[in-house]
Order: sequence, then C-alpha cells, then structure tokens
Amino acid sequence: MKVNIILKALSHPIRRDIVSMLREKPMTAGELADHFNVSKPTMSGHFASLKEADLITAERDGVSIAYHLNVTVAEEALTVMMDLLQVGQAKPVRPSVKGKAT
Amino acid sequence: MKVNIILKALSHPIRRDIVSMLREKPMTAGELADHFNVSKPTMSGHFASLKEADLITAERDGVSIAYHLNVTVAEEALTVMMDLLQVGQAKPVRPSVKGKAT
DNA sequence: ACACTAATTAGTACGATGGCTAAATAGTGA
DNA sequence: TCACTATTTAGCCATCGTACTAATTAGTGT
Repeated sequence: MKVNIILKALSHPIRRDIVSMLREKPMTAGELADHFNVSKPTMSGHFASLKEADLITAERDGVSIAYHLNVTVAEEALTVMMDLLQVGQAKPVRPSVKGKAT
Repeated sequence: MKVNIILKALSHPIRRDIVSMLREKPMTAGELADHFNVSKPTMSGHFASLKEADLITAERDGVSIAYHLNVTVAEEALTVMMDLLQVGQAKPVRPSVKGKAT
C-alpha cells in the first residue's frame, strides 16, 4: 500500500466526494460525473488518481464502466492515518532518517 | 478545520515524518531539519505547510523555534478520515452536488 | 459497416509544489 | 554595536496537478 499515493488521492475534494458516493453503492463514470461541475475528461483523471491509489476498481458493465470502492484499501488507509495521528498512544511509526530509511 | 489543507500537508513523506516525530516530543526547526536530506529553507517550507494546516504550532525558545504537534487538530483530522473511509458503517458525509453544496 | 453512446487519451495552459542558493531577520551575548 | 547562530524570505527553476477542448477507443444495436 502506497500511503503517499493514497493521501494525495484523498487531498482533492472531488475525489473525496467520489469515495463518499462509492461507499453507498457502485456507480458508473457517467453517473459520478453528473454530480460535479467539471468535464468528463477531468473526472476521468480523478478516477485515474483513485485507481492508482487502488481505492477504487473499474469494471466494465456493457457500455458503461462501473466504479466501486476498494474496501480493503480504504480500511488500510484509515489504519495508517490512525497510526500517524493518534496522539498520546502507541508510537508505531518509524520516521525515515538522514541517509536512508531504517 | 480545512480538511483539504490538512490532507495536502500530510501527503508529503517528510511532513508525515515531522508529524510522527512531534508526536513524541516538541523539537526545534534545526533538530527536525537534521533528520532529513534537504536544505533548511526547504524544511522551513514544510513547516509552513503544517502550520497552515494548523497541525503544528511554533514557539520561540530563546535562539531556536520549537515546534509541537497540535493534538486537537490531529485528532479532528483523524475523525474526518474515519468518516470518509470507514466503510460499511454510518454515512455521515454529504457529497457536494452539481451547482452548489447542500 | 454505420451510427450512437460512454469513457479515455492527447495536447495545451497555467498555477502550485518542492527543491536549491543567497540574502534578510531575530535573538544572544561579548 | 558587532559578531554569531537559528530560521525564514526572496528569487529562481523544474516538475506536477488540474482544468479545458478535440480526438480516439470500446461497446451496442441497426
């Protein structure tokens, strides 16, 4: 799991909204695109970001392409965030050090 | 709390490492900088990102500037992530809709 | 094969990000 | 005040991110 890619993917409001919408049910690219004020190609780029982060998966359904949330990765991402931000508790994160990572 | 700013801040490995290090104890800009292979000015830029996200706070301590983690914001950010990614449970997030937000 | 719809790719523009070196600022202490 | 240390700001450059329109690919149905 590439944390960096995942957090970058989630750092754009539209992409977060896509994730939210896919939490409820799978939707096609067109259905998703209809909810936002950007062009289809722009949406396609957002889908690509989320796919690269493995947060969503595409599946052709006849003439359309349905996207659904990759639940496993979403949960793993959440775990990483908890490790990173859950202050005053366990300290599982090893910061990388000058020269090389541990 | 500006979620976007926070997630952007956390989308860079060095900045995540800074957060990790500050979870354990406050550190000065110089101490933090010594752990990474980038210049001081570059580190200063990373501090600025984290400050903008309100994830860290600066406090002058004599000749140095000590940074410490803003625990409250970190925990709020975690809550947002849980709302966003915690699949198969509550659905507290309202995706923005074409035209305007709800 | 042709037309139609759905989605992506190609190409372009432009602002943001992330790195650097050099210079400026802020505080300490002689 | 002058010198010294710590940090940030300024200015520069290369790359990335996000948007667009136009063109292409993929699949359906006639």
